[in-house]
Amino acid sequence: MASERSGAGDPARTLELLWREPASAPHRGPERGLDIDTVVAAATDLADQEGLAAVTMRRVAQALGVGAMTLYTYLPGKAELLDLMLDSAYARMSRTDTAGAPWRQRMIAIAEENRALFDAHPWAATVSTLRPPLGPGSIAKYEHELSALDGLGLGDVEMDDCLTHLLTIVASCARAAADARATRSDSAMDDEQWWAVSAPLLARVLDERTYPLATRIGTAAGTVHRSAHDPDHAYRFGLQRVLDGLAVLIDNR
Amino acid sequence: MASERSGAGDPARTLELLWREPASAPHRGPERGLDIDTVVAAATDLADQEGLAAVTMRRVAQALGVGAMTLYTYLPGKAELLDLMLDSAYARMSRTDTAGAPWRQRMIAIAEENRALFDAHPWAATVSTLRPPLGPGSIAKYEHELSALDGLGLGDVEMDDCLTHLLTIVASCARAAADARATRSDSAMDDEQWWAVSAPLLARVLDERTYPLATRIGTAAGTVHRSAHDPDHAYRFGLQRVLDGLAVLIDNR
DNA sequence: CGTTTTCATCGTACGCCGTACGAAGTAGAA
DNA sequence: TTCTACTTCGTACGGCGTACGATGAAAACG
Repeated sequence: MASERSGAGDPARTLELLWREPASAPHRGPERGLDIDTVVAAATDLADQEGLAAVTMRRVAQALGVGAMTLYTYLPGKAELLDLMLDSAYARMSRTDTAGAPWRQRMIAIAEENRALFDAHPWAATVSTLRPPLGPGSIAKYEHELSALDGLGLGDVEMDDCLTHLLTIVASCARAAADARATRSDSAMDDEQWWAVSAPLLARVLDERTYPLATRIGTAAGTVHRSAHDPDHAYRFGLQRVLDGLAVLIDNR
Repeated sequence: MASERSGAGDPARTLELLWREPASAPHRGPERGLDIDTVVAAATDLADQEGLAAVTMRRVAQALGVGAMTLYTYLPGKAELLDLMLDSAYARMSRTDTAGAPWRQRMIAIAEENRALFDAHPWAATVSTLRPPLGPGSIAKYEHELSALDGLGLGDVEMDDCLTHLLTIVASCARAAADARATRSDSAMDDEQWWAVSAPLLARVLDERTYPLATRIGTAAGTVHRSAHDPDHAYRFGLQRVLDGLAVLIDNR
């Protein structure tokens, strides 16, 4: 799979699961040994500790001490499991009340809350949320984040635009950070080792006169961050730029 | 796999391939039936037409009329194939000379060139480039893009920061657009159908009084874009905000 | 011209994946 | 007690990346 995506399952069934719609009448057969929240929690633990790639139906089932196919009595499939994991992570986010604070501070709080989410659950940054799971967690998050943009004189669509823009930057940096961690862990080679192997080879093929800027700036950036890229730095820089960009929209009104 | 990543193969071998280092001496056995560029081109075609998920060693080999294992005489593995695909896509990008133009125009040109890349090769947006393939295409791209930021009074590291920031936005929107296409094609349900199924269910569980902003803004944004999200709109909005944000850094100097 | 050596090709197989199917067993309803 | 709905889960299928080794072609060597 190129990439994980949310909202890939049957929408109706997914929504019922997200909102924990009771599955009707008294049941006939044996008592169920688990419940959805337990399954979602086990999958989340696995993802937190070993990455989203480790979340396979077999591994989740193993963690719960049941057979793989047992999971399918709780969920239609893996796509829905992902939606549930995301929505429950959203639901557990802390939501600071910044009412009355200057708007920049409110935006920074939103950014930091999302950063904390991705810090606790790096896999969340790697999931595309084009069609977000419209569960209780996701809606509560959206409501909370919009409230930070309320009363600034922005139009309805503009509020959504600004929020999306802010979250895009946070998510991008988090994805980069998650990649950095994953790369480190499963290549058994840190950035410095990687560079040590690459540098001499690159020096042989790369002509500094043909690419003066690339070599100079690449070296400068690499030296400062001690790596090809520093997601933390990109976040701080990006956040300031985003705030400055939004200021033109918000303060000039 | 959670997500594809560039630079996942052996760095030394990857660099040799990227720069097409000749594989030494005259060979002994039978003539080779293919060459690396042909393999990369076939894989790229496949990715363009059916998405990165369709790029499997078996499918690429099939497209070339050879057995799957034959590919391994040209490449160490799939990770290197991805790097080669990316670098060759970078190499084929058009690079407009905007020397002398106002900086905003130059930045817009860079953004548009990357947008065109992702338009031609949507899969490129889904690959993490934390450790970019340092091949001729990638270096030429970097050099060209840095030249658009040269002479603005920015420091070396700042130039890299600004470029990264700009490209982050373009890549994020492209990823969203690629997801949108992929979702449409493999769910056989467009955004409107999806919404038609979801809306009544959501109406039953979602209390408008608990989530006044979420419902109002969500509806407004959804109505304007006729979808949960419009990547094109997000791009135009994001680009303006990025330019405004960079202006604070560039013009106040 | 054999013979040897090197190399390209690729069939088979292994251990993963998501999940369809159906057998086995349990417990409330009739 | 029998029926029936329901949970559990072993097995299997078609996919994946790729390790291994057999096969055969062609250059190098005697």
